Amino acid sequence: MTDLRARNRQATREAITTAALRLAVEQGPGGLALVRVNDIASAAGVSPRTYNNYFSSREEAICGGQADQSRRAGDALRARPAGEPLDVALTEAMVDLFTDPEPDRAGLRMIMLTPELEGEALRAFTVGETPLAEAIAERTGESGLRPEVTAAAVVAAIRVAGRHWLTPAANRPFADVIRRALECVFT
Amino acid sequence: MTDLRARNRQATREAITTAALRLAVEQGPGGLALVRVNDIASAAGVSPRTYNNYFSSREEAICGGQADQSRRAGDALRARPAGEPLDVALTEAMVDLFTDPEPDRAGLRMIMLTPELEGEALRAFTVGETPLAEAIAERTGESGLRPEVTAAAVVAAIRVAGRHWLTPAANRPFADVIRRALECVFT
DNA sequence: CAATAACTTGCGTGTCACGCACTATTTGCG
DNA sequence: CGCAAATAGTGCGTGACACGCAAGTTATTG
Repeated sequence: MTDLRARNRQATREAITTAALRLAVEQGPGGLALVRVNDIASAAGVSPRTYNNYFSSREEAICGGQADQSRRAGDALRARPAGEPLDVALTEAMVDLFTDPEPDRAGLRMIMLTPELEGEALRAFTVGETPLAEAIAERTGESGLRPEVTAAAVVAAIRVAGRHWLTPAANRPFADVIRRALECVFT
Repeated sequence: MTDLRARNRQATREAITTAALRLAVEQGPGGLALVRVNDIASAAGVSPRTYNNYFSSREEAICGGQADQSRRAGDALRARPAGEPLDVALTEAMVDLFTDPEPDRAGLRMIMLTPELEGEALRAFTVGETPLAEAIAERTGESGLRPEVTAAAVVAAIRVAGRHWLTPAANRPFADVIRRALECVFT
């Protein structure tokens, strides 16, 4: 196992993000301004100053969990068998990453559908592009534009899939929506 | 022409964004904190309070011009001849939109490569997705996931193209980079 | 030429991000 | 095993900021 320090750090980080997201969900998309830094910090059991050592805005704290998940995109692809063609490897890797477990609807709604969170939400998804592009480059041996464009397109498709999964209309399992969205990318 | 009011409004909006971006470029990516609201407002010839009626953060003001450009993505596609296949229509529309004129390197560098601006920069590009998706849906007659995924993938590719165009290494014209990036999307 | 709507501006306020200095805990080395 | 160095948590103080409110100014409409 790693450092005690590293584990504690990760633990407080998670405590802050989950507290922030929970409080935000409680207030609903309209009352984001009511989620004060003090509330987040005390709900997470740290001082406001410490909260600020981890995140430099409420938005970042709220979306931090999503960002952590996205960052694992590269490893998710590497976990797929080497023989698999790229498109199915990517698809199944994303399904594995984003449906284990099935995401919390309320949390994702808050993150994706609150206007003031839009910038940070995009950032949270986009941070996955670089590690994913690296993993793609490793797998295909290519370099330059293509791996990056592919990664960016995949992440963008996931984002659209999330939006669709949140619409009350078609409540298919998230995995299905992801697969259908990625089919569109792989023409 | 439209309202005097509407034109004035647009003029002050542009005055603020150009002033904000210019000041930010002057300070360089490191000194974003030194670009004060007062400076932006007075450089744009408005009161700080008025600046705040148009934008609710410095980041938004700095990236406002990029956002305005992205918003025209739908119209850019509609301006392409109806007979054109979708992929070339999209490609040429994006080339038309983003290389008329050739963008300012320093400004784009600032927007795309400054960490504190990342969220707003993503937002600035992403606002083009919805109008572009609508234009795609009109052109293809399809609805649902596909137009949205296509639009999101195209915008993502443009973003990657911009990043590559900014690297000192390959200084090809931006139009070339866009075309090569979109080729990757249309597998 | 009123009556109304839209825009600008100054002021006041509550919140926030962060630098700095200090303490406590963990780590790694002699 | 203890001791120095690195690392994390915290309180305080400060400068900046976003925004509500209300008053003044300019455009629009009939």
